[in-house]
Amino acid sequence: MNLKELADALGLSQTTVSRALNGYPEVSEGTRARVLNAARSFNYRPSTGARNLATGRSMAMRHIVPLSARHDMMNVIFSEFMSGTGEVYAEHGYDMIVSFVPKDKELQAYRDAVARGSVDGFMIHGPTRDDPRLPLLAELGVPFVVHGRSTGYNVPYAWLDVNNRRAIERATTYLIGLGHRRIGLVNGPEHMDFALRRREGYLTALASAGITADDALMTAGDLTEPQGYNAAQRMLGLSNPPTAFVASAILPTLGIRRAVEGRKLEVGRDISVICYDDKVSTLPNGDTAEPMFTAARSSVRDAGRRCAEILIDCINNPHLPLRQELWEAELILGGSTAVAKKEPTR
Amino acid sequence: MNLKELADALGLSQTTVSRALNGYPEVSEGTRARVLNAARSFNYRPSTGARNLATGRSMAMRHIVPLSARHDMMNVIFSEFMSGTGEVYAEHGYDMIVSFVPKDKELQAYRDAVARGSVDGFMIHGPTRDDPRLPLLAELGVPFVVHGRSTGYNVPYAWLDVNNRRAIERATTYLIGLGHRRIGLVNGPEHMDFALRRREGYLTALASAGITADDALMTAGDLTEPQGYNAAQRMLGLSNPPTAFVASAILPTLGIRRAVEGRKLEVGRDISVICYDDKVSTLPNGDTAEPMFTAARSSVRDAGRRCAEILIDCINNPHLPLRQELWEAELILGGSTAVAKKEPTR
DNA sequence: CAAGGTCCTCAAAGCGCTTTGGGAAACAAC
DNA sequence: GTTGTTTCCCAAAGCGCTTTGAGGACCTTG
Repeated sequence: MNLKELADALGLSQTTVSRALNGYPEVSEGTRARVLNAARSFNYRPSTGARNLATGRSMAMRHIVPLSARHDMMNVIFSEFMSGTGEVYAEHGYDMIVSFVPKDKELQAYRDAVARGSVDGFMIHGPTRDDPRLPLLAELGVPFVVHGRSTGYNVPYAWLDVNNRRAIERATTYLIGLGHRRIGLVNGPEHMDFALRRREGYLTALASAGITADDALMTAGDLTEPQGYNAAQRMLGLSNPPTAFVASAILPTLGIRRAVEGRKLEVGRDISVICYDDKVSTLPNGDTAEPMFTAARSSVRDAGRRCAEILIDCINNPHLPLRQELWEAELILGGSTAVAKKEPTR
Repeated sequence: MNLKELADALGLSQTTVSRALNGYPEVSEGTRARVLNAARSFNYRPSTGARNLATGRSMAMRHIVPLSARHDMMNVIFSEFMSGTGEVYAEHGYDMIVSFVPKDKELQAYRDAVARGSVDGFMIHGPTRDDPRLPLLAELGVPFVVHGRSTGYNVPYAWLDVNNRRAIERATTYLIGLGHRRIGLVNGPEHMDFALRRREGYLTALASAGITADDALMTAGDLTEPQGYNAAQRMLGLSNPPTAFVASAILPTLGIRRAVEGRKLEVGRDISVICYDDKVSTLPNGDTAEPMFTAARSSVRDAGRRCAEILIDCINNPHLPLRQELWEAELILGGSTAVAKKEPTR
């Protein structure tokens, strides 16, 4: 059933039917109702292809994911974030297109999508320092929103970020307040902007307390459980081991706990741990009354929802100033932190 | 840059340029090369909307996800599976469209997508017993592939499933072989087909060994860490507690371990645990030499890849018989299982 | 040289929608 | 009765591609 057939069945012109369906005022309420009824009973939907062609809009947002990101922390966070964006897209009639492309074809994929006119906007995940996608998108002149920011790219663009620096600074400062002086950092991949900022926050807190940073207590990697385990194993084996850890995600935190318990120590008594928790509901810490881990928390799903709103807003109001939002993470007390038991020997 | 402009720039007709680009044989190799070169240098891409309209194909596969599935085990598994499908789609020039819809609008979403001609095929996730989507899709006459199967729907359809029943039967039988007689089952939501089959496997193994199933040792739920924790807490508190667990995913398994350790017991010594592990790389058990948990394993990403291939095959060869593949899970020995220490008192 | 094949190319007709630029009918005002 | 104003509706022109049906140019062959 296409528009022509529907119009014929109603004894109206295509124009009138189209206008009736799209809410234009030049149609009497009587005929509009008649048209809507008929459309419903025939289960008519306008062809997306034809509509794209006629309007020049695709009603689709594209998320381009380089395949190399598969094994990053991306998996879980991605799906949370994307389901947030997807909900909002759907509410506004947009489709979400997800493209997985080899890393070396990533930039071309943006060009292609624009050239094909198959997209109204892009959502950018996991920006790095000096992210090459941002200048490209600016050049292409297509709406986009970044989840995060890119240090080094200083032209204004729309973004939503969590104050990673402040969150980790507060977390670290809290540990210092509990008497910890040797604090291990288990960070995400430091080409990622969020990880860089977290590291800065960690260093700032140490510096403010007059503690010298120690390279042996800092590590960066993939934010998996084994990463946390391996890092904690190594650090706890030092002659001058840490009494606390700041971890960049819940999975390495579980690994840290495994390493701690493997040494017959206990998290929250012998060793303190704070993690940055992306609030993913299927993981521990989800809904218990007293959280297992003290954590800096923020909701990735909410961030996804808001990013989608911003993107839609960019499209609808292209001339408004670009939105930039910095969210603060909450610092939530849980059972994994305690006053330092003993000063490590100097 | 559109086809007309490209043709004008080359001094050729649109027909010839279109044919050259799409590999038709009626074009001399000389002009084809000329056309391809020009297209590349102008960064020309055919408009997807126009092409859809002209060909009647959308070059897109759609994954419709009901919002209620958000908090199921779906999150992590979904993203693994989808990245598998996405890779293959991309290799074959298909886009992946992901729609999140409220549960009560789910079926209508399939109808809509078909009516709009916005999709060439559907991928069906997480089938339930008597899944209403399958008869609908058959009625709509559009290609689809199911990841899993639906007990109760007996018309042939394309599917790929893991032999969940056999995997859990083998796991349970293995525990029985180690001398365990009281074995707890922490299963997924039992309206889901995969969970039903796993339960059957568990019951079959018990029955074969002449062990009477005990309702107090069976639980079904969301496959989160707290689910495992709560279930294990309850069962370990029974007067006649289990000495082993079979869990349906890695997250509840972590919860079980937490409960076990909370009682000053140890997994792999006092209590044995086998889990069904969907092989998600960011979780524990990912890459260590000796796996932490004994597990039945299969790769969701590979399943995604294969499902996508099957779907594309359905589209390209609509008259071939529908493909149905049953994969066996591997049973991998890890450190979480041991001979039962003592018979529970009868 | 005419007839019959090959190659290569093209004009034009859609695909199903939106949107422009009117225009008929009904009504009100003079 | 004529002239404006509304109100409602329509024919037709695209949007950018693919594909049909033909035809010109160039070889072969007899």
